[in-house]
Amino acid sequence: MDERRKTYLEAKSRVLKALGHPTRLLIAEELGRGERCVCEFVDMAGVDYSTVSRHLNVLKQAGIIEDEKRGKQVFYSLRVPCVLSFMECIEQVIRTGAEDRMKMIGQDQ
Amino acid sequence: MDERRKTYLEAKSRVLKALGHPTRLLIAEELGRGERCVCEFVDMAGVDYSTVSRHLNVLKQAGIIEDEKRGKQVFYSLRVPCVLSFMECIEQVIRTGAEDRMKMIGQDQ
DNA sequence: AGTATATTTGGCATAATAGCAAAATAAAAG
DNA sequence: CTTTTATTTTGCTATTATGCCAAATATACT
Repeated sequence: MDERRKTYLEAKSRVLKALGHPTRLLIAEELGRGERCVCEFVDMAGVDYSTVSRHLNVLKQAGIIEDEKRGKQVFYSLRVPCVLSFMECIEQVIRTGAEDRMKMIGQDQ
Repeated sequence: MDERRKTYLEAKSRVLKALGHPTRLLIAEELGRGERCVCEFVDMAGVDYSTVSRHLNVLKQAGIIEDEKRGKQVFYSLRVPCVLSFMECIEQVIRTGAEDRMKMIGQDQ
């Protein structure tokens, strides 16, 4: 495998990894409905301000969201909304996984 | 946030997390061209057999790939090929991220 | 049965993540 | 200018992830 591909795989997996956490995925989904300030995620996710702030930074570094300071608050928004289109396929992965496990039970392995 | 959504966010983020590693993303991309045995990934990724085996298990547990033993070898294949369609959007994330960083340099921050 | 090949599993060391609490910043309000 | 509010950063701890080596399994070959 050449170096170029390796670097590119790293870049792409970084984006997926950023979305690979329940709180960060929640943030992305909520931003799909419009911009939000940090405090709203603190309430929704039920975790510390400092924790939310870190998650937001992971998503920002990955290039998925952007921030804008207005007064005392910082508003975040989705920079690349197409990431939300992943959900349909992900739901399919989960659904077919569940179906297969059902079949397995029927066959007693 | 209700319990149902929380559980669902965990399930969905598990799928994304599984793809959020360069070696596992390489595996998924390769399987997009057809089934492969473990040894092929060992060569391509340049990591230990045991390491590849573990990555394959992560993808399998996530419901993304499946395995089939034939003779001495185990062949893996993509169970839900739509995951490869994520790439276009991910490339967009990377591209616009790079562009923005360019602009930043022009503005000296 | 005995050996070779392909893959998985267990054990272990190291690195990366996640979360909280407390301290630091920044802007607005009094 | 002091206080309050919103957010980020730092320090720390606990948990999880990664990767190698060696051992275990499974199947084919002789």
